[in-house]
Amino acid sequence: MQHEHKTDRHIRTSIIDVAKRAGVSPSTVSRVINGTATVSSDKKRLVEAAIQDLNFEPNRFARSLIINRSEIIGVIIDRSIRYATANVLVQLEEHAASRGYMSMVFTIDRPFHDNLQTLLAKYNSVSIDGLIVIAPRTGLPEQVAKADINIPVVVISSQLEDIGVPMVGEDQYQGAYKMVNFLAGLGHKQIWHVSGGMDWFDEQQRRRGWNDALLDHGLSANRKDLRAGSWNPQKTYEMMQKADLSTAPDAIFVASDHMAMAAIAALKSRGIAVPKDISVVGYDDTEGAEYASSPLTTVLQDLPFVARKAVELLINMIDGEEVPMVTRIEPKLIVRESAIAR
Amino acid sequence: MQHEHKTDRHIRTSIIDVAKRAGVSPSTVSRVINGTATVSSDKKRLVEAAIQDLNFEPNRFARSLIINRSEIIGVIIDRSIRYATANVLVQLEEHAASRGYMSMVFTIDRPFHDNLQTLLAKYNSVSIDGLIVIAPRTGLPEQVAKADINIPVVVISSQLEDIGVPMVGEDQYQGAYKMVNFLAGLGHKQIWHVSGGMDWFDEQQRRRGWNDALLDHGLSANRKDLRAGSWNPQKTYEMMQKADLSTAPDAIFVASDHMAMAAIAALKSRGIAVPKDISVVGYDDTEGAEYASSPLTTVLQDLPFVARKAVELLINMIDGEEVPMVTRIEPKLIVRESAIAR
DNA sequence: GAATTGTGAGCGCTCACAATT
DNA sequence: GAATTGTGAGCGCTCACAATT
Repeated sequence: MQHEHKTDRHIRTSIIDVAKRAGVSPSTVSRVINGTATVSSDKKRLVEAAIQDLNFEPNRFARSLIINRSEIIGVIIDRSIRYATANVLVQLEEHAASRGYMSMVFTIDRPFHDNLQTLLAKYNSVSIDGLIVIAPRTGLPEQVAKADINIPVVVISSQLEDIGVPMVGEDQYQGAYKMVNFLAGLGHKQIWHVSGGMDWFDEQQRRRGWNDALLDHGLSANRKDLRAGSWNPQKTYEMMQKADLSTAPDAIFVASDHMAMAAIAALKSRGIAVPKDISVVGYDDTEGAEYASSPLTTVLQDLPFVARKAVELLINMIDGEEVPMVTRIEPKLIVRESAIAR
Repeated sequence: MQHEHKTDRHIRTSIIDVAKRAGVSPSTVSRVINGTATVSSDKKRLVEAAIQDLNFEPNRFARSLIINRSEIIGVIIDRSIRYATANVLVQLEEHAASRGYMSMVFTIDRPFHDNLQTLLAKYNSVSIDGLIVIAPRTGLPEQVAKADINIPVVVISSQLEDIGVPMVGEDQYQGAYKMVNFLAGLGHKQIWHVSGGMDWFDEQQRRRGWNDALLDHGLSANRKDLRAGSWNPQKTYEMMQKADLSTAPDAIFVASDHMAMAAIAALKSRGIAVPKDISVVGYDDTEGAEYASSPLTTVLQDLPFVARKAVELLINMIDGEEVPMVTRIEPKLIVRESAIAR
């Protein structure tokens, strides 16, 4: 093929190559690709054949320059990630892809304000159509709400308050409430809590649910909140070895399954058997929870559903629809053997 | 601002807006942004001020059209994901970002051949600079090696063979070998294996390591491979409840920690104590492994390092350097209490 | 002559409009 | 007149070259 220009930077096969081969104009090729206008069936066939022959794939970036949409969604994920969050990321991509969107992923860490500004600038340079922010820790949703972002945004977080940006998440408050309600039903009076990372919405909501359920059952006088300070099982183990248990709890609602396993091990080292002496329950239904030294009664989160919902909301927003500010996903109680009737 | 064109689709602030405000030509703005040529310090200051004032961010897509680089790397990840793999994804983004690259993520599932072709077509439409494929299951690396991809590719996989495409991964063979060597050192003669998903390189390499270590210690006559058929702890539990233990193993090397926990629970249900009657060890050093009913002796993988290495290799390739075909990352034996001397 | 700057064309695409059947 | 097609300009950027100091 001869080129007419001195400086030739034409490398990719373009819509022009397809047009030449099919004997039509570039516009006609564009029309066939996008279905934006009726094209006679014979020309259409010629164009499709040429596309096949040249193995042509239209350049999305060039297209985005004109139509002002890129069919790319951005995903920002808090770098302080636990298993659940990593899993959500994969689910998000899957659903976005099934709706024709590509995913551009960034991780973020504290300080959220500054780092969010940097990320938004980066996104700005590639013109994404929408943004999903996975925000398990306090601070990030607020920053997202405050930042002026001129594209649709959905936050995945268990904060689940109307802060002016649509939010989807597992209703951890409800999950904890259900759990404590279940323990009270088993006859437990002294129901304690071991808390995880205090700056996580998961922890804040779970503690609130625990607290409110105790209030509703008239059991709050006996409550005690043992703080592990983080989600770290080792920290939990050390804390539980030293904890003052002189006012003997009947049951302990631990913030996560991994921490519950550590708590059980610590109790065992003090000669306290679970569930015989104390019932211990967790949260997450993590893989292996069933085969802990005492199979864990816990709460299952439907994170794939959270991911699906978030993508659905975002695409609805991109399509100009109104969406609710708060979407709660109901968690499910899983009863095993680590809690028994008193 | 007045526009001279009838049809005005100019929405974003562009390099032309910056040029007008600074009183220079677009080329000069480009030169300041990219540092491609010397610009007088006064003009440079004017341009920088205009960029600040307009909060200007150059459009990467427009840029990529001309320079034939996008500063975006693609990441393809096998959808059949376990914890380890999800974690790697986040690490990858972090390192890519620190080198100035954005990450475009896709998930893939079987059939690998067809789906890989589809993904490559999508990537082709956005001209990425390089590709990282996370390939834990058999079939995917081969397809990647066969596909003609005209950009640098790095595969993350524990296959760790030279198949014509650079590969980085944890040396699971070595990890298993070390573990069995350790068990033999404790005096165990009958060392069995419980295998995980047979179509995972992790499993294949771990079984090979187990097998070779037994050979080297002259213990292979007594080997027995119990197959769970997958990584599923529940399947493991059921299998271990029924398994024929009449030829009494001294130790069992289970393919993963979660499976090891299930195996221990199953043995317990048969009245067999770990480690008193049988030593049981796992692999992964998963969160909670320390607080299993018997704290697990296991193998720790340094996945953040694998991710860093993969990004490093890929960027070296993009920069035109040669890289090794196989990069093995050494795993580390973690000794706890689930295996004791015979 | 060297350093600095602007002009025009072009990357791959889509849109508005005109021209053709 | 309606359906189909082509032409030219432009999205936001960079490059080669010419023009300026």
